Amino acid sequence: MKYKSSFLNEAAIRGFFYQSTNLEAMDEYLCEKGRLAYTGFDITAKSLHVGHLIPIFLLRLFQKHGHKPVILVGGGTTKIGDPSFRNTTRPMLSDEQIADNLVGIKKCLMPFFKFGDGASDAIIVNNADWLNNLNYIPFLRDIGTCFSINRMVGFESVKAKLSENNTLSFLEFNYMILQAYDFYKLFTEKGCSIQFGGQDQWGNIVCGVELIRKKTGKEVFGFTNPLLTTSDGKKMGKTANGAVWLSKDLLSAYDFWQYWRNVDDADVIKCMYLFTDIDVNEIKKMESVRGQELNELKKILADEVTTIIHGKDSLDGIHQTVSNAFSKGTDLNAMTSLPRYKIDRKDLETTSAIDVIVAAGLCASRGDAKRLIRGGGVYVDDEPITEEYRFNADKKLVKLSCGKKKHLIVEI
RNA sequence: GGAGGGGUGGCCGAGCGGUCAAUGGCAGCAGACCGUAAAUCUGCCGACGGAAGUCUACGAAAGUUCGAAUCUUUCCCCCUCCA
Repeated sequence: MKYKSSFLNEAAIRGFFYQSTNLEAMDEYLCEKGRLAYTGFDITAKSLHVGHLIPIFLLRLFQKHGHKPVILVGGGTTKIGDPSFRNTTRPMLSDEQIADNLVGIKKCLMPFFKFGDGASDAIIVNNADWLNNLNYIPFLRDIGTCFSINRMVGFESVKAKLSENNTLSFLEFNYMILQAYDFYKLFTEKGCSIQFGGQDQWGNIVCGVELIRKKTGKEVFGFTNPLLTTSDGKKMGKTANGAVWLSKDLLSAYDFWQYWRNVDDADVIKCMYLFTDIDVNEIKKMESVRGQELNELKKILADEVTTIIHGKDSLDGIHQTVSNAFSKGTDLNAMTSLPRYKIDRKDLETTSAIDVIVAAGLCASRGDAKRLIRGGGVYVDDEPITEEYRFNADKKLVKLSCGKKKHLIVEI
């Protein structure tokens, strides 16, 4: 075993570790259970997405090893917007939007942790509680004196932005200071001594560590995880329709499952380690699997991740739908996870396949749908159709497919 | 404050009076292949329309012109250099 603490060992094996401050001391510190670590989530949308999963699973692992995860939601910092490594300024969100988003994000976090007052129960804190009412001058005198602009400008996250001729507003520049202050607050008030974050957060995290050292003389720790990228270096978690959301309202459990079922071959094992509770020794055995057999692993991966987020109950419907949707002439009634579209019998004459495709949101416009049909990409019950296609009343249910993966059940 | 350079489709980036719904690249979608993977090749990729065509779009608004992304004026925004 490389580390003394069980948490660090598993975190490292699973691929969560990128870099940290004083690793040895942190290792030592983590040997005792009931430690606190936090990660911040800005609340820029109604739901979290796949990109947030690494820090979430890291905190989850932290809890598994008997420690206490502190989840910080950025009710205050979201009003600023983290400029780290971004070349565009984030849009300003109104208070109402932020409050609205907060509800959704809390919901997303629920399945991952056991919450409560116990020694290893997760808690959620909101930095709006201490940031909203800061007084400018006292804050500057108390905290601002601890920061050197020279040093801040030197951070990669800032440098990148400045050297590419992007504007870094003073507002954004303060983000780092406020994040450092969050850490300081959580340390002094809750005894939270560790901050987790993506590797892009390094600058912000180090600032916090330094602030605490200056103010209190105590050592705290920062720990970053690698960013989630696919094997070819692209950002993971993006699809045609945007982010892969964790909330059911934005992405159905079926589509969520499909996302994992379709990860690249090269990323399957990596995802197993990061996003499932499967024992590391079990995963180790899977590493030798190659070629077509990886498809079975992808299903396991999809099942595991989906279970954690959408619950075990969601799997039955998904499995039935999958086994039917990807083979011909099967039981359409069983495909409960697919979206449905109903046509009235009296409208059959006037309703074309194009109308249905557009109305169901499979294509953005009629022209788009037509082009797809011309290209041979639209099927009814697995037979390609032409633009003139009309549904007939012989069957109650038909399967309408755009491409091989997008399906719709049409009820007549 | 002064001088100069810019703002083009999801992104990057050509075009600089008609042949421009706008070259090219990336991203995306579909087809072939196939393993619901990757790579490759082919097609598509503003809206409406069967089509002819119509409409909406090159930062905003006015104008010149038979005709403007392209010229003029004003405004907004960004960048660089000088002070």
